[in-house]
Amino acid sequence: MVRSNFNGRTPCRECPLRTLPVFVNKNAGQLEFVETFKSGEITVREGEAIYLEGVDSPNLYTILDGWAIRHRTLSNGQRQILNFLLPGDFLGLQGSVSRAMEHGVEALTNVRLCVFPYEKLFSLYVAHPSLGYDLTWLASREEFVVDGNLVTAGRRNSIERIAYLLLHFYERLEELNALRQGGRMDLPITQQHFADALGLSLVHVNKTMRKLRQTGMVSFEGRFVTVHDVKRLTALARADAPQLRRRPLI
Amino acid sequence: MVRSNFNGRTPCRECPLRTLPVFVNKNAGQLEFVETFKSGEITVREGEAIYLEGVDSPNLYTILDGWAIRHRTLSNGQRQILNFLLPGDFLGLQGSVSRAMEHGVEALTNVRLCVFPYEKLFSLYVAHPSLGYDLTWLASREEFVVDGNLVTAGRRNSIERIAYLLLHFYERLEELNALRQGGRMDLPITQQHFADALGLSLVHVNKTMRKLRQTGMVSFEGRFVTVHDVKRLTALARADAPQLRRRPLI
DNA sequence: CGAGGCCTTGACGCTACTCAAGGCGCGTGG
DNA sequence: CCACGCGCCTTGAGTAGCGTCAAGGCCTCG
Repeated sequence: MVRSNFNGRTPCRECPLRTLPVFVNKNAGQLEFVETFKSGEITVREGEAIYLEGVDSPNLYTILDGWAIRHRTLSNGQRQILNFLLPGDFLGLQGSVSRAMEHGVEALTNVRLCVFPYEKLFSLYVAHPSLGYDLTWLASREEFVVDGNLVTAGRRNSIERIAYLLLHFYERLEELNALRQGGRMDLPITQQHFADALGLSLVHVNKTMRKLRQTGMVSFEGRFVTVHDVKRLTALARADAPQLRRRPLI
Repeated sequence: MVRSNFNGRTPCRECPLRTLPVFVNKNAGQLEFVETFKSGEITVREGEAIYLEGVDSPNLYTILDGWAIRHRTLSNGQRQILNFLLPGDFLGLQGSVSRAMEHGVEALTNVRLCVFPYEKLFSLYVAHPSLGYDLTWLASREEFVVDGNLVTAGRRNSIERIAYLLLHFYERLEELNALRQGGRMDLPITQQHFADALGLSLVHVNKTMRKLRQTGMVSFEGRFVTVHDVKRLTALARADAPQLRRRPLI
């Protein structure tokens, strides 16, 4: 299903994720347990599936490096991106709901993953309750993100939606220390991905991005996006849709 | 914050929720623990808040009886309903993400709740790992529902959205054994709630419901909705938006 | 009997979609 | 080395789905 390569194992104590807020405060015993829980590492290549929609999977994953999307596809090929997955995100908990995945996960870049066998999941709760608690926390945090995307799709207009998503990337990259000088971001996504995430058409995303560029808040050069004015972008992203509709930005 | 009444405690072994799939297979030890975990029961009256947006709460809840909505409000009063909460749903896990609730929860009917103090949450993971596992499961299941709502808001047209939500209610009530003869449902919600859940305007919901009624799949009488043709309704709810746009139903 | 909540309908306009065409950059192969 | 295809971005024209505004009806409750 997934063409992938087994690489060398990174010991958890050297894991690049250990600097993230979620993963601090782990003691030696916990790290040791996670070592035994972990069954390996794999790399999934850009464009390939980590989970296929509707297919059962025996593994859970943590993203060590790279970007992915979680999405659902309608029968005509239209799809909705549910959220973007970045290093530190945990994948596969929804497998416990219906066993078969109701969403697909696809790599946007080459993605390096830490693999955990599903069958050992319960032993984690038994051996280290605090890790079980962390998993609940991760599930809630992801739901929190999806909540935000739902508000955006349901109640914001196109320019607000794009501002919202850019701001989301901005905040996440900041958290990962992956934001470059001057608010420059390297986003491995196309305008089609914006459309699929925001419930817009590709054409309308393109036209709206032009408008947004003309406000001076952001600039686009290929896959690089620079946020020049976080404050105004935030105001726009959270703004009340009706007000904006009445007073166009241009 | 919440005007409410403390009632008599139902022992967990007599809890009305015990027949639900989530709550079967609990042994005596687990039930006994949940008894000690539980700090009481409250009833929140129709229209009142169980959680206020942005406000910290020391409690987690399980819904014993009644309907509620989880929602976020924009500063102008526009709101997005994230999902509907019915008996057996668990509330408050997102408190672990930011402590203050990023969403509000409001009672649609009088709601009877089982109360758990937040501070004891971790002890549940320690004492009964399988209950901790269940909480992760409940969080994932709720996310699964929100995922569906996001797909609906992002990629379905108005008639599909309404069909989708009706079908969702149909399935949930079926699961709760609350579906009446002939597919009749008692929905304690207004057309404004449909609008807020689906990202539509009140007026458009009204007009679309008329169209849907005219197909004969469903009928509306006040707060009672009867589903006459589940198959066609399902086909409509899951259908590809573009096709439908091309061939109107009427 | 009046007020307020909810539903209903019509008129009108705008946001966002569809269709269509073309440009640019890049990789590939003749 | 250039032609070609392909992926992605861009722009214009026309349209329709949905939103807004406005007005009115029905029912319940005080």
